[in-house]
Amino acid sequence: MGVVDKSVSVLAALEDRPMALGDLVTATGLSRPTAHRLAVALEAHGLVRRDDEGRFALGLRLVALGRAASDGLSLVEAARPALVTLRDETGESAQLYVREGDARVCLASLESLHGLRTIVRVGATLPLDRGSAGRVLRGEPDALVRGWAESVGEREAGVASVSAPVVDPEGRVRAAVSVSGPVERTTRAPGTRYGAAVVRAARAVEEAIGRGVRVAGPGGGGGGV
Amino acid sequence: MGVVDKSVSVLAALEDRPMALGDLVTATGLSRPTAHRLAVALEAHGLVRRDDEGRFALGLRLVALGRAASDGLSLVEAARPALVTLRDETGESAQLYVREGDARVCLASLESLHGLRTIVRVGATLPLDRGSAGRVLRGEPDALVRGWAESVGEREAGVASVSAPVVDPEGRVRAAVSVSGPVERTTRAPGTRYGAAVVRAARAVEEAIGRGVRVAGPGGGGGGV
DNA sequence: GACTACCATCTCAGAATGTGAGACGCGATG
DNA sequence: CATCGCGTCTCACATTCTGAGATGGTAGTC
Repeated sequence: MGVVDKSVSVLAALEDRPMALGDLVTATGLSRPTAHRLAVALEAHGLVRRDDEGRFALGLRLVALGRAASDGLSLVEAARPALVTLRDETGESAQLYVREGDARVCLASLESLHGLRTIVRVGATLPLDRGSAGRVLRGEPDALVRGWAESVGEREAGVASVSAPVVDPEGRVRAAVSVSGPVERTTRAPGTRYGAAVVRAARAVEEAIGRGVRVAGPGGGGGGV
Repeated sequence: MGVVDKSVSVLAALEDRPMALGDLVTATGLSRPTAHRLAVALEAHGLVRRDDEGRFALGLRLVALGRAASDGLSLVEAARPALVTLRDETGESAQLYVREGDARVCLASLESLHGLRTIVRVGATLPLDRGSAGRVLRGEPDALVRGWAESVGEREAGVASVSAPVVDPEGRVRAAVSVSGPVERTTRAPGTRYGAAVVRAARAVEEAIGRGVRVAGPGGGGGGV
């Protein structure tokens, strides 16, 4: 039986209630030194803690990891209705991007019903230095002040796009909502045409997120005292 | 380096975002087969899952474990009414911290209703050497004698806070009750303004704890593996 | 105060599992 | 069709894990 299996059995045992080492030994079937060693190793990482009476209990890192787990599920789901509305209002393809290092990744993609349309595959990695979503995710001042950024023919000839930032309560850009299509329809001033709609969609995503869904950020901790 | 250490590094890497195996290898420094094997072992227990694109992501068991971890915090339940009162009386954000090693961890966080407010995430780890709560949890004599500590712009510019210790019958500092907000509202002497209210809240928490308030978590969560 | 029982924690020789270089199969790309 | 990069698998060797027994501390009992 692997160490991962045993460690998980320790966490599972503690899920019910905090317990002394002896109870942990009984609950997991592990030997006393093994249960002790694994609990201490998990404690070192915050997955286990000692309560007031010195008993082993689930640690606070699990709260953070649990939130990250549920947040990770929810950004796309939270955003989907707003993307549908954006796609329908504008008639163009709508996407949701997040930044990953020096690139952006498409988390959700709804295609226009037009025969001629832009297609971005969910999971696709795109450059950060081109396209309106790249500007937003890089935090370009113009994009943030105006509330949207536009691009024409940057990533691909004949394609224009508009993006707006999704910001978290701390004001950090967490994602970008985008709409994109051929220049023939979007015109060379797509921001004028779609900016307001994209911003509304981004606000709707923020509201959906703020209703109990939180975007997991690096480090987990927030601003404050 | 132990298997528990490596497993936790996998979970920590996935906390930020779902990632393909190659990214996991990069983020954790593990070899490809090792990262794969550990991720699959964690997946078998539900601590890791695959998302729509087949990438590794934090699993839903973490949500349950995180909930159990926070449910187990009887201190939080006991403190909550006092924190609500404190937040309402002062109009500022209120928090509860405990000391964990050389840091402090936020167990409860109630936000002010002002548009401009300080936000601390539950589970966030903050430094012990900065902020009024740090002083209280370090057991600074001044803080204990006066009954509260204040700080202005220590951890973050423009933010002030006041904290009071929650002590057990043996006189040990078990937690810190805090209120925090922008200096514009709290003034540069937040202790004068809020000290009495924070101390009252801390006393209320002590009384609630002394009454043996305990809240059992709902059902204890699902079974493991 | 002495004694006993039980706790958490530690040690270390031997056992068991974990490791990772290399291989494999698959799908995408040019 | 060839190449590349992905996830996954194999297995000889290496490293870590294991747990019986020991240790020290604390609480309870007499």
